[in-house]
Amino acid sequence: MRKDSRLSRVLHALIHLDHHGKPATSDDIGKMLGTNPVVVRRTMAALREQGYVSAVKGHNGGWSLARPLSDITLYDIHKALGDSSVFTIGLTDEHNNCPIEHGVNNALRDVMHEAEALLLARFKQVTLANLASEFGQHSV
Amino acid sequence: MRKDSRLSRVLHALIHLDHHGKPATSDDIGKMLGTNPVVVRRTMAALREQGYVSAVKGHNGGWSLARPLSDITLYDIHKALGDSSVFTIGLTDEHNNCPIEHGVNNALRDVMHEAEALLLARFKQVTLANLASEFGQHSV
DNA sequence: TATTAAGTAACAATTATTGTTACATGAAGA
DNA sequence: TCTTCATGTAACAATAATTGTTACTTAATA
Repeated sequence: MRKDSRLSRVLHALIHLDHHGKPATSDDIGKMLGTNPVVVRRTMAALREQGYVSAVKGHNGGWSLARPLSDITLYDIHKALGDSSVFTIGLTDEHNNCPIEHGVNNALRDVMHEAEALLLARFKQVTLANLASEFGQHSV
Repeated sequence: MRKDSRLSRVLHALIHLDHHGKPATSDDIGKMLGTNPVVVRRTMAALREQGYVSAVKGHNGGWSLARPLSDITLYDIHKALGDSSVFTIGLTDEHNNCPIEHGVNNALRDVMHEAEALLLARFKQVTLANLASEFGQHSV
């Protein structure tokens, strides 16, 4: 299935931002991520709206962290990107009131909720500073 | 993201098959699931290849269970449909040997593996007979 | 032999991210 | 002030997967 790599991408960008010292332009970040500056703006916009980064226009402008990495968890970023379901597995629309269909969907939903809860709980435990330090590059 | 509802669909179909008594045609099943007979054949083909169902052509033909529901788990069916990843979250291609990118991807991969393992472990615990009995319709 | 139904190839529809072009807006510098 | 830089958006093509559909072949049986 088509994968959503926005989380992976934006985490990469944020940790780079932390090292960069000064604001990085969408163009800079695009080059780091191997993508387009417009894609960068689009993705970073979601984080800006939640107060994790700020953007400045014009000369010497660009993106900066609005909080230290130690104050941001994987969960925060995941949520900021929009909390669409994490699974490629979907349920059928229950059009025809079939009790079997309902039963199957309920059972799958339960198991998926449980796995999603585990995933999100883990995401809450990991700050971006944790991530950054994992490969010996320490943040503030 | 686009969801894959094949699992939900095919479970629904298998439990109906169990009640049906005689073989059900792709057309019958398509009507139950609100979809096309070709879609049914396509999806059921994966299960046939793994020996969970059999198909007979011609008059009075159609699909039948090749094993009792109590011998088939959610995991079996999930696996038979092709073990593509369960998550919509994807990692970036690591093109440029950036240690930050690697670190981010490794961290996400670990957490996702853990959640996927939990999901699959739960899938292994549930037989289709369990599912069928959940709403008072008992299987063999 | 006609009919039934699976098997399968081929292609359009759908739906999400991703990629791209184009242009408006605002800030900084000369 | 005017030019340049960079974000902010809108609009649309590209991509990639399932799903939907048509058409045809193959096999079994009444």
